Amino acid sequence: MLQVSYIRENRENVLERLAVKNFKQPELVDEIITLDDERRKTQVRLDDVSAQSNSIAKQIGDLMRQGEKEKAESLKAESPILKEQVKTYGEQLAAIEETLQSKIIVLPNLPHHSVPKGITPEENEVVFEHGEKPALSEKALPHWELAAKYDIIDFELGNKIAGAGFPVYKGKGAKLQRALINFFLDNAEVAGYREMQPPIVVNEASGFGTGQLPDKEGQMYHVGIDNLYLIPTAEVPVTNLYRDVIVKEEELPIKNCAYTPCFRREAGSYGAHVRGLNRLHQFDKVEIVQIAHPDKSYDTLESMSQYVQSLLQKLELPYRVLRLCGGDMSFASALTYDMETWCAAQARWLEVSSVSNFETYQSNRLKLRFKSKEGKPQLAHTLNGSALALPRIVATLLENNQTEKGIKIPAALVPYTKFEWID
RNA sequence: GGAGAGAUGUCAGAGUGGUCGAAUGAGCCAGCUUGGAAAGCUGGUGUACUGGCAACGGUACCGAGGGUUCGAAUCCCUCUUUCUCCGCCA
Repeated sequence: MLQVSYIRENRENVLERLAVKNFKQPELVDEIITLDDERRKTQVRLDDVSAQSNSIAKQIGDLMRQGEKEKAESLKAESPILKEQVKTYGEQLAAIEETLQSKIIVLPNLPHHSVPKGITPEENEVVFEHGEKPALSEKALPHWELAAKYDIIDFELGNKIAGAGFPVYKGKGAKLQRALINFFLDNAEVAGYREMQPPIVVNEASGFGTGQLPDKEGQMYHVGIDNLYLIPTAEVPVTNLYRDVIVKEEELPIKNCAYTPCFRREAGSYGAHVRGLNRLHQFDKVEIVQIAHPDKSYDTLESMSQYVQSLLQKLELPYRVLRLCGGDMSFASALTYDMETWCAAQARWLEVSSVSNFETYQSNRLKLRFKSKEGKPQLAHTLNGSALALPRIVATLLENNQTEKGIKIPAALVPYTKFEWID
């Protein structure tokens, strides 16, 4: 959520940057400024009549103590009018604030100046590419066929007990999952992240805090009876740990990580491009989350990007890094890098990580601030990234490392799997 | 799930209708003191909105939301949550 004060003071700039993000309702900006003017005026009126009302109440108190009952009674007569005004202005203010809020949450975050203009994923900018695309034999299989061939992932079985998009990992397939989770968590720890185990359901306030609610409601599984949402990513609970918190400036940056399953309804995504592990309703992911000082958050973003790349390098996967264009970026992000691995049998890039700086967009919703010894509380910057999401890593590993002998496990992972081959 | 007791500032904890944004203590910060420190002393120490160039004001907030009253931390209602006991249970 953008800050109204920022919008007021930087109207032109806000409009320009919203255009980079391909935002379709620029008129909202002026509507917000107008509403904010009204809000202030109403606030002043309300404060004024409240002050009068308080003053009378105090006088009555004093008179009563001095035993001047008659004067007190006559003062009481003035009260109903003020009371009525307090109520009226209070209601007006609440209504204005509600309207203002409903408009301001429609505004996406402003993109960083390095974000390229563009609408479609094709306009994303490739900023780095690493590793050789493997040359596979003609008989190379896509991962869903490899999964069946070695009996390590069973989509049919998952379909039977839950539905499409909920695979069952079997034997070495299950062990590979566990190995990857531990591999990612151990690396995150070395990189200075504190491991957390948050709930995998969240309440409405948390969904709002990180920006999933109200707009992306349909993408989350909702447990109606208890009004809880299954988390789409650990970003939601881990970032919300700091909702309504004022941290000390010297505590920054705060670095947390968490492994959780993630649940996404993915309503509307069907077809061949979402086969196998490419898109699931439930998947595993290790997420890294940082709370950073505004002056340092872009350095932090770079370091998070480097960290994610180091994982891909250890796993010997060919990858590229994209700087997302305005139109392809998420609603709340100011700058996003996507990491994609080359999935050789499908001959396509698969997004395995997305690392973003949200600047104050989330922290403004969360009321997440930091405070120096002398200064006023100030909104912190939040960042997060996948490090990493499992299914597409598994898909790439299976496809790229397939040989006649079986599937070769990368050396860095063998201490975790305790086997070198899936065969 | 049933019964009872709670929820106050960074923390502990007082406050049962006006003098309460809130005692007291601890913590923290600054100063004094000291060779330096401890102790001691003095002062300061919440958040948000808002008026003002500023100095300095106003308003709101005692778990959340409603209500009673001229006036609510204090009384009433609803909800959330914590603790204790009972039940169930990994």
